[in-house]
Amino acid sequence: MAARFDERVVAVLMSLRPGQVVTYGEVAEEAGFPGAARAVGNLLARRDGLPWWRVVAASGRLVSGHPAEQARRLRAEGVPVRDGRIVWASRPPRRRTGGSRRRGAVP
DNA sequence: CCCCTGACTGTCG
DNA sequence: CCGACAGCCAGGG
Repeated sequence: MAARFDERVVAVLMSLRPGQVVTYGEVAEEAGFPGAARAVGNLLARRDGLPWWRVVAASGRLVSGHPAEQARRLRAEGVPVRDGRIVWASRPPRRRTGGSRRRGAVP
């Protein structure tokens, strides 16, 4: 599924339009690999020629690589950015992923 | 098959 | 808000 994964992810990224921002988890889920947000980030880091600036963290935080560059590009596309965070035009940051950690219980 | 890494995510303190 | 812990996933050695 090696090629499958990156192919799917690339397809999802290509389907994005200017000004559209998604999270790693969304891309992974859309690609058919829920929970693979990490792998998505890794792919974006290794592959180039992809709209990496349209992908942000679930918390709205920009990438750790070049936040200034990403913010600049997003602003150029009409996406408001506030202090290193993206202002969701209309998107509930409600995503369930990763956080499968059990709460205050202890065995 | 085992172990480690990473542009992730959510909860607890 | 921030740091530590804990899961999950794909890839590479």
